[in-house]
Amino acid sequence: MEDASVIPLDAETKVAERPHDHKTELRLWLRMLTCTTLIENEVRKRLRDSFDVTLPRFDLLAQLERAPNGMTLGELSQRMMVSNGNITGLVDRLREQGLIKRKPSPTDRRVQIVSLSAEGKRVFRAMARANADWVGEIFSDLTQDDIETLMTLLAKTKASATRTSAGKAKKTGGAA
Amino acid sequence: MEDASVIPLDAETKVAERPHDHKTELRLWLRMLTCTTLIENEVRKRLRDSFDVTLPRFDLLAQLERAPNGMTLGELSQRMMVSNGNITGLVDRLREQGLIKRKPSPTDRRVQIVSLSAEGKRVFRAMARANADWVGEIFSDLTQDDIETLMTLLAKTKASATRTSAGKAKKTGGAA
DNA sequence: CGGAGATAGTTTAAGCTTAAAGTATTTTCC
DNA sequence: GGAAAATACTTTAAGCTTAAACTATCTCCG
Repeated sequence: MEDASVIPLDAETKVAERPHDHKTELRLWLRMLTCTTLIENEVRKRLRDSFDVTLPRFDLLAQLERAPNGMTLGELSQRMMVSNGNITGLVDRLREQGLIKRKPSPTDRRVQIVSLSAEGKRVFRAMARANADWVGEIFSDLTQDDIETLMTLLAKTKASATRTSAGKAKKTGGAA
Repeated sequence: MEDASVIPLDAETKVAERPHDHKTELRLWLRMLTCTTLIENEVRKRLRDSFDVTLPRFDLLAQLERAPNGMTLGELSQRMMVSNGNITGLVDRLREQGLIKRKPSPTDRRVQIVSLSAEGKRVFRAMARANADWVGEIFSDLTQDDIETLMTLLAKTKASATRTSAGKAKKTGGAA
């Protein structure tokens, strides 16, 4: 059994100053992470086995599919929540693979606009269908009520987390 | 609304065979992923800023902290749900850093047992405390009821996902 | 005993990811 | 107009991650 008394902390550290050890929050966080990793690994494996594609590439294609007019690299970076250097490499590889195309913006020479190629659309459609089936299977023990409750509580979690990290976010507001 | 009719599928693919498009499950999965990524990025950033340590290293230390007698690389790989090659590299770097130590098993010469060094214990204690505070802050908008409900539903999700992927698990799956 | 197969860990090649520094372009504002 | 700041993207170095092939050791069982 742990007992805080064995640990020689700063003299200032009083028990009274640590009324919560956030134990339930920590357990929740670990469980969320376990769940996500489990599912992610499963989906990754199936994407590889069935389509010989990686999860990041699939994710990028999925973003593009929802943007018929294409997206800039910056938008992709923001939506996928990864660094922009990451997007550069991913776009390079997907372009080599012929699944996406890329053109400079006509109005801003800094900007590159990427979109699905015809081949990319075709291939993605098959992958998206399979993916939906897999996800449906993975969540199949949950009732619609469970799903709705989870959606609500995760939205609340997201809002809480966003508020927490909001301090230094360099959001653009997004006029478009 | 999407219309399946535009897509020239195999003749065999009938609408009747696709009664569900798993839309709510997909949305749930995306929301889970967004939530997790958001929190993970925040924690990663804070670990870096405050302790100059990466998330995978922190996770490995956290596993070891719960195993006073040390763990084998295989156990670490299993608990962290990553490949064993991954663990090899992570252990190498943490050892260079002096945070963990490693010794061969006395009973099985294939096995390596890793555990926290004195320094590792000291450093991890500080990191764990800060991490708990961050996580508490990130989830601070949730009530204890919210947390309990989420725990339950995520446990259900985990069970469902595990059952789904159980088929090809190469673990003790039982005879034959 | 001794071979077949299982298990633990390492190595390798490729790809993913980040933070930080760098380049090119646009915007701001005096 | 033009300097300064902001923006969009690329590059770099380091580290993370995986799948697959490989080495060493152990276990099973004939």
